[in-house]
Amino acid sequence: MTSSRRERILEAGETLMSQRGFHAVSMREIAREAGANLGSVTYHFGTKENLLAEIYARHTVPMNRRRMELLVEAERISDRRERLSAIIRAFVVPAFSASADSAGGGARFTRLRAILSMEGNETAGRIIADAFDETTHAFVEALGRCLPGADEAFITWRLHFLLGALYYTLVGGERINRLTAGRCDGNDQQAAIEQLVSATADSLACDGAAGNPRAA
Amino acid sequence: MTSSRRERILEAGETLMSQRGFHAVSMREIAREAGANLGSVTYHFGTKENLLAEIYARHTVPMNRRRMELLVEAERISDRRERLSAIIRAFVVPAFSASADSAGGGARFTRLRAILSMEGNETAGRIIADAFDETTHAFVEALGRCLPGADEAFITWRLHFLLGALYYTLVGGERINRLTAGRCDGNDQQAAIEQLVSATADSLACDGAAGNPRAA
DNA sequence: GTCTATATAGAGATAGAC
DNA sequence: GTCTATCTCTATATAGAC
Repeated sequence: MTSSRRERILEAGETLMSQRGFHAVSMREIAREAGANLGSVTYHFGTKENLLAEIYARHTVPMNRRRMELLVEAERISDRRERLSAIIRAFVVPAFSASADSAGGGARFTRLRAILSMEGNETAGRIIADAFDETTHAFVEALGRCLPGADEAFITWRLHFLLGALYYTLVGGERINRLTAGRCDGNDQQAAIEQLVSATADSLACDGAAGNPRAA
Repeated sequence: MTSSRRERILEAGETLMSQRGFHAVSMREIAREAGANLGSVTYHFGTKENLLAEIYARHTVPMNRRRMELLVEAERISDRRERLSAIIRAFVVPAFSASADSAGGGARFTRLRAILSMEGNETAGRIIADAFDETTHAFVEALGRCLPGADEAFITWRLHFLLGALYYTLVGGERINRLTAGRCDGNDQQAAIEQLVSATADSLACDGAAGNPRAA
């Protein structure tokens, strides 16, 4: 094998950074978590920045591919309201799928993106802009075909809100449990997906919207 | 004076940490930004954790007070749809107000909360739970009175999404500009507030909602 | 209350043996 | 490809002069 260590280091880095961010995690900690030596980490990745870049690299392509596959399927639906939900679902589901699976998405990677985008990490920012903007445009356009009369700004804002809500849900699920005193589980991913999809569909399709040009 | 340095250090810490988080900012950097010496920082605050705690302390009370004032005003509105928007606005506006103003809220402090909640900072988490959960409950209840038939889980999820969207908008406004090639300004706070309010109102009030029990 | 100087620890990164 | 050992830098925090 080329190196199982290398894989384990990537995995360890992704796990730890997705929990606490970039700066709060040290190379030594990553090495320990991977059962490897510090020297081995720098041998494989050189710098900490580069380790992060490689963590991103192995996820972005498969994740975008999965999103686009689901988007194509969703666009085949003729009923507009059903299609709307399916498009949103195509955006959300890959972000929640089991970690490091063949779909390449995973809640863990999404958590990582959430934290690093908040921290303003430059390496991550550059990669994300390159890797995700094109896919995001495809979703804005698909939603536009679903909602004639809704303009680009309206759709982009709401897709932006969806991403923020998605990020926050993956990171702060505990808060829902606390606020509802356990009557509602913020870590139930299936429930989270359904809530995200229905909330976003309503925010896009509802005619009472002050921000919706179709209400004018 | 008791100390203008002390104030300047608090200000500097808040500014820097709201941009890059807790660990990426050093005490030295904060001292330099405040035009003070490192020794002066530890004299006033002891530890970095404690500096953070004091940054939070001076904002939480006035911010919650402002939210509650606006909530009381909103609840006087008789028209349900108007009242719904006003309640959401009462939640959102203090989070966007000019930084360090008399309302104690401010975009800068909200950015700080956003970043630290993503980083899983324990100090911040404890303070936030203590300081904000009670106010959040008041909003859930007010929304419940506005939406008979909507249950607690439905409302809590959507209020949670609002907070995530709000956080992400304050941190990642640039992304909107990039995605729309400048046709729409993510840093226009007035626009952001209007979009957040209308999107959330629709997500709560729309009858087509799959996640809305009133649709059943 | 503010500074200089320093103790102590931990970080990222490198060199070279195996 | 993996390890040990080490260089160099920076961090938080403290002690004590002013």
